Amino acid sequence: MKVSLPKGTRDFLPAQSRKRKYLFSRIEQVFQRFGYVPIETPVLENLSTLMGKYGDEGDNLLFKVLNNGDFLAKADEQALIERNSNRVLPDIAKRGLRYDLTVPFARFVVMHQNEIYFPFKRYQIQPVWRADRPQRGRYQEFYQCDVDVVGSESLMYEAELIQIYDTVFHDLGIPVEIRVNNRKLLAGLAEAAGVPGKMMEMTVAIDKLDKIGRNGVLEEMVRKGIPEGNALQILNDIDLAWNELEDRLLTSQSGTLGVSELKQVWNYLDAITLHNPVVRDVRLARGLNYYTGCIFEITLATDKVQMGSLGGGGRYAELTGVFGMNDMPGVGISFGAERIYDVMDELELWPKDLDRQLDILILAMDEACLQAAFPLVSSLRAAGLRADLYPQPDKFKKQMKYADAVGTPWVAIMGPEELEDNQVTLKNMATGEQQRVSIREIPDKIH
RNA sequence: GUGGAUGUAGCUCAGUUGGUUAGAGCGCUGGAUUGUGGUUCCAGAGGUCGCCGGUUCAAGCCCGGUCUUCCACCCCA
Repeated sequence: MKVSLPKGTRDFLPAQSRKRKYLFSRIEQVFQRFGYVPIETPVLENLSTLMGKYGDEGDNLLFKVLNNGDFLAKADEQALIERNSNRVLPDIAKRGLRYDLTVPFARFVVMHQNEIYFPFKRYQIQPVWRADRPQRGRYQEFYQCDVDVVGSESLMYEAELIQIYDTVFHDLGIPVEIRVNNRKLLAGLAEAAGVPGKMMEMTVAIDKLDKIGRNGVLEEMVRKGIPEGNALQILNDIDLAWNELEDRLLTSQSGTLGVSELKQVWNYLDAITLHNPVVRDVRLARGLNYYTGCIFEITLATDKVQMGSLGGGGRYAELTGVFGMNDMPGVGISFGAERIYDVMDELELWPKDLDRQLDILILAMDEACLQAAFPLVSSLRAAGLRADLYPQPDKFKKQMKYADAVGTPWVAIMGPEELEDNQVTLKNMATGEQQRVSIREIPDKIH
């Protein structure tokens, strides 16, 4: 039987798994230090919760879960005959895998509004699923690490979240640039250029400036229905210096508000020390429709590795509006753990002692020694050591090979001679030196 | 969803214009070394050549389909 894995999913070997746990725990520690509390939500959500929240494309990328039982018997017969998947879907699948952590969180807030306090600061580190075509840094199953605040409009939180980004990436040793923009400012830009209804099209196009260049952006804007003259105006405006842009946006109420919000965020930031550059970037778009205020994105500040954004987020005026709960603003950010992992791998940023899983391994020469070694390994563990015992008196060479393979720095050899003297032969695997020591000396000797 | 590559031993890969029995390195098992790994030497095991079909006297190699993985686009973390 040929075994394989579903597309876009991965196994993690012990070495990888240790690195991932390290990464998650470092991120989590920062979240906790900033006063965020953990929550968890189910892998499965009702499709009614998920559908229509991520655009048409998002609906296609949602994993749907077939109903249990004889699901086809209950499906609309006409739709089945027409082989119309979209019409059959609601009849055969009522659940799906979560696509991100934000929408389930919004549902969570609505459902538990009487059990939590506001502003509610939560973090969540769980896998999400997207039926995307896999490629570099993109998987169908991947972890997101989200921090969000709901129930406050304070721009202090924008500054706080920027500081969280800065702290985490500094902790991990990854040089990044934190890019910040504001949706209101973008709306103002579109207004000032005379195309107030084309904010989305404009934004998506100018986001690609680095990738497809000025002419490419111009072409795309024209193709999306922005007259060439207005498009050229937009291209000029985004090159303006900040104070010039500010003047230009005075004509737009929304634009003025956007500028003012960014200024307030910067007032907070100016008073603290950050390790990574935070830049205002009018070209930053972000795909998600529900952002209404500040938006964030993390890009690598090194050309040693090519990688898409390592995280993103923003403010939504109505986080829970789609679930019928109004006036509940939220702001949050997400860390792309898989991409951060890949970057740390390529930049070799993992701590050296991560791959050590054991402090000492005991090898027994015969059955009697094995019996005597069992309480020994138990006492070493009780003393706080990561200790293990080879499970049978195999050929000694084979046991040593195992010791080498698991990477233990110390081996305690227990043979008939040692057993008689209540000792072990302690071997340093790196240097090859070994000496006879009494059992109670072991913990001191290997530190 | 669109485009381009890819698939041969457990892993990484070679395999000539189609031609007898498909190879290498690493890993694995055993031995040299009956209480010593990481170095060396010897031997051995291990393959439906992704899958289905076609062309041919003959297919790992050519053709069609399909699936996988990778890369890019769209979009995204």
